[in-house]
Amino acid sequence: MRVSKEQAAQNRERILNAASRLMRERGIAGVGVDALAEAAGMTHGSLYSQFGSKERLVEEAVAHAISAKGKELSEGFALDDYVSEYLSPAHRDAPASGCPFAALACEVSRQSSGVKERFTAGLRGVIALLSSRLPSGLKPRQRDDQAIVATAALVGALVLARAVNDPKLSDDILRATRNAILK
Amino acid sequence: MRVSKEQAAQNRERILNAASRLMRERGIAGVGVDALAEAAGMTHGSLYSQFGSKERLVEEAVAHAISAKGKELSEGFALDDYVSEYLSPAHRDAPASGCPFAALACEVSRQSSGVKERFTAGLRGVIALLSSRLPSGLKPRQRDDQAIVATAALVGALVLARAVNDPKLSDDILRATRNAILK
DNA sequence: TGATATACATGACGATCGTAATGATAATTG
DNA sequence: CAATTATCATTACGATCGTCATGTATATCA
Repeated sequence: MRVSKEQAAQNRERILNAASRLMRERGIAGVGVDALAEAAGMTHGSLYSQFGSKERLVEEAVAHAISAKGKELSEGFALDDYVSEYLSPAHRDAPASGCPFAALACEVSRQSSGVKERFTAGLRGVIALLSSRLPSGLKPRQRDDQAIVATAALVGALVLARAVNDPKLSDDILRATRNAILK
Repeated sequence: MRVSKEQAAQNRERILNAASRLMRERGIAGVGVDALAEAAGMTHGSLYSQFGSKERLVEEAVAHAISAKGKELSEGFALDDYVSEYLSPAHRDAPASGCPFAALACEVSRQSSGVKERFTAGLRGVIALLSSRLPSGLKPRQRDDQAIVATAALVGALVLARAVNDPKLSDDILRATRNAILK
């Protein structure tokens, strides 16, 4: 059967939404194509007529997750609020709708260069965004470096806080990193 | 057949070495039991008579990787040298023999509580070790917090540097974070 | 309006996954 | 020395993996 152009675009959006959520939740290697298809309300064969391979779908889903998060963010935001929210227990406990960098970074290093490309572009965007919010007294180079370090600390803290079993240690990781970044 | 007690212990060591390397390289969900068995020079069935399940093997392998890294480290070391080595391109490019926290953190958050337990214990050890090397002028609480932040930044920077496609950005992440930590 | 292109369903393929039953051998133990 | 026990090989199971060939219906466009 065939569907209207807008219907198809809508379906595609739904597929990518479901895929990006599932991948953040279970990992890229942790979800199969049928799980992805089922979450999107389709059969796994149908995904292949659109994406051709899982790798292609992963590329699109990663890009989708990053750009969706970017849209949430690009509208005005206060740096301090962003850091506090990023390192909140709520964010830690909701990886499926959380930061794609923290959820996928480890696996992206083992993915195709196409996936890495999208990831790199997205990360560069975040760094630039953070850099633009830093005090303008610094040289651009210093601002970029600070933005990079802040990003690394944010991602590292979130990743560790999620991996850890002890709630107290997990909270401590979030709190200590938040205090350090907010200086 | 059966093997002497020391022979068996030796084999077990070999299995865990191979498993911990492969998991860091391809991810926990990225290696099957036959790949693990083959890397250890056995058949996959043999692993099951020893470990019973993949999950059990993962637990042991994670603990093994962490304690092996701990032994490399526990002998005297200078904090600055450690940071420089950790954030070196060489470490970035050799995940199989590198830091287990950076390689496995993302996946550990989706593993059984047994795996998380080992991970948590190991992480606590590293934090305590780093904390003990910080200037003694600070209160213990402050030292611990600093150690946590440094660990988060180290892991985050390494993970991002590995995921990124552009060599220059990757090097920048390592360099900027190194400079920031060494203050 | 008729031809074509596209979105999805169906179903099957070989490969690989984790698991387990069975068996052989030899180290250990009494 | 005999009985036991632990290690590893062999082999096969069902489930799931990624992929793809085929079919069908309809939106699009000449």
